[in-house]
Amino acid sequence: MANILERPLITITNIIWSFDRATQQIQVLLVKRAHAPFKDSWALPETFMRANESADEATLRLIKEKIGLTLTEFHTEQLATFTDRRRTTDERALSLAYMTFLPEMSPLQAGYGATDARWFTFGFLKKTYQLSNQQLHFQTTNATADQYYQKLPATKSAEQLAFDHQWILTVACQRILNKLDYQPNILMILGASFTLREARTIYAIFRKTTLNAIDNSNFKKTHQHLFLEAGTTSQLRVGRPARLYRLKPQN
Amino acid sequence: MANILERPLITITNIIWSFDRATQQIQVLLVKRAHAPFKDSWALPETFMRANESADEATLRLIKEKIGLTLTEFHTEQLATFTDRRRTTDERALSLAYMTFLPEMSPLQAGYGATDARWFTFGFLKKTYQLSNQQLHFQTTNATADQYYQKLPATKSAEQLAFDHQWILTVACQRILNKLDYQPNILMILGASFTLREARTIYAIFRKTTLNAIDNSNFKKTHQHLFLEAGTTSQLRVGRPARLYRLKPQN
DNA sequence: TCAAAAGTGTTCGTAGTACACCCATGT
DNA sequence: ACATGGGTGTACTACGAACACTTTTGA
Repeated sequence: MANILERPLITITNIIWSFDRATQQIQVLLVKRAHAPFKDSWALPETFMRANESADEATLRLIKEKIGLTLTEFHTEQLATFTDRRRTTDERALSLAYMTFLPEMSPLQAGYGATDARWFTFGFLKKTYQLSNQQLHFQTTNATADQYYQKLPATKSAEQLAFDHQWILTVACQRILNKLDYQPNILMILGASFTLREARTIYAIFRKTTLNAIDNSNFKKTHQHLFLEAGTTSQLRVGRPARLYRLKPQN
Repeated sequence: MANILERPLITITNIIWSFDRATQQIQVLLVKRAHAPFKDSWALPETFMRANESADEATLRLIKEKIGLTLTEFHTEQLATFTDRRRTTDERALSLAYMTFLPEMSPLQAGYGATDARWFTFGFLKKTYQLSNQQLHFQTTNATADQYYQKLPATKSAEQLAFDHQWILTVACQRILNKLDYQPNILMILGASFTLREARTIYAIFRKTTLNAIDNSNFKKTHQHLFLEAGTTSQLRVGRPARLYRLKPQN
C-alpha cells in the first residue's frame, strides 16, 4: 500500500514584487539557475520545503537566501498549487506558489542555486505582460492551462522561463488584476504610505493603460474606501505636494 | 542534502457539492473515517495522491471510490493548499483542496477508508454555515486562520470534523460566496439547466438570507449576463412555468 | 375566480465618469 | 508668471433596489 503513494518533491515558488521609486516601475525578481534542469535559464526563485518547516517559513527563508533580506513585517499570500505532471521534465515536483510584496526594492545577492539574481521591470506589450531587463524579455501567455501544458514540452529554450514559470507568472498577474478593486495588496510594494499617483501608476500597468487615463479625482472617489489617510505630505517633484495614504487593514 | 528535504504525504481533499431538487437543498458529502487518526469522526472525503496521477485524476478517482460515480463531464476547481503543521497530529500531510460541483445528487456508497458516507444539508445558523444530517451538525468558524490553528489541537472531539476540515470548509464557503456575482460555478450543482428560482435559492443560502428577499426581477437584470436562455420551460409546481437558463461558458 | 409563481415595467437613489475649476509648489 | 501636478466640485449617466402591474398556470 505504501508504495503506490507518491511523495513528490514539494517546491515553493515565490513571485516577489517590488517598486522602484526612482523610475516608478514595478519589479519582479528572477534568478538564473545554477543547476540542471534548466541550468542557465531564468526562473522564478524556488526552494524545496524542508522538514519541520511550514510553507510560510520556507517562503521567509527563500527571501533571506535570495536577496539577503530579513523582514520583520512583510506580506505573503498563496497563489495556487501547480501539479501538472508535464511541468517538470525529470522527477516530479509539485509547486506551491506564493506571492510576496516587498515594501522596498532591496539590492540583490544571488544565493544558493543561482548564478545571478536581478530585478526585472514589469510592463505590458499588446495583450501580454512582460518582464524586461536590458535585452532580456519574458512574456505572459494568453493560452489556457490545457493549451499551455500541452505545448510546454516542445517550448524548452533559453528564451523561456524554466519549468512552467511562464504560466505561474500569468496566473499571478491575473490574480492581482482581479483584486485591484477590492483588495489591492499589490500596493504593499509602495511601502508604508503612498500617493494616489503612485497607486494609479500600478493600476495603470496592470490594466494595460496609461497613468493619465486614470482620472485622479475619480480614482480617489472610487477607491478611497480601501485607503486611510497617512496625514503628512511628501515633496519630491514639481507641483502641489500630494497627500499620503496607506492600505486599510482588511477586515 | 536529500535528507533535509521533506516529502510529506500529499492528501487530496475534496468538497463535493450537489443539489436535492426534491427538497431544494444544497448538499455536501461527508464520510465517516474507518481508520486512525480521527477514526469514527466525520470528515471531508480524502485520498492520497498516487504515483503518475495528477491532482485532477486523483479527484476523479476519489469521486468514483466514494460515490461510485463515473462522470464524463463534471467541474472541479482548486480551492487552496493547506500546509500548517498543526493540521495533522501524527505524520505531516499537506492537503490540496478541491471543490467538485456534481450536476445531480447521486446515491452514495461508503468506499475504502470510510464506514459511512452521507449527504449533509447545507444551511446557515446565525453567523456561520452549517452541515446537518439528522442529529449531526457541523458549523463553519468565524476565527482567522491563526486563531483557528492555534486552538485546533485542543478541540479534538467527536462533534468536530477531522483534521482542519472545519477550516477548509469555511474557506470553501467564503470562496463560493465571493464568486456568486461574477463566476457562480456553484450553480453547476443545478445540472444542465435551471430556473431563476433555483439559482436564487442557492444565492439566498450563501448570502444567509431568504429566497423571497432576493427580488426575481432585479436578480434577472443583474445576473442575466452570466446566463444563457435554455429555451424551453419546465413544469413542476403551481404558477406560471419558468424559463430555463444555463451557465454561460466562461471567457 | 383566486392563489401562486414568473415575467415586465417604472421610479428612485446611489455610485461611477467626464470635465471644469481652484490650490500649492518649483523654476 | 507660468507650468505642473494635486485637490474639489458639478453635471451627466448607468445600474441596482424597491415595488407596482401583467401573465400563466393549478386548484
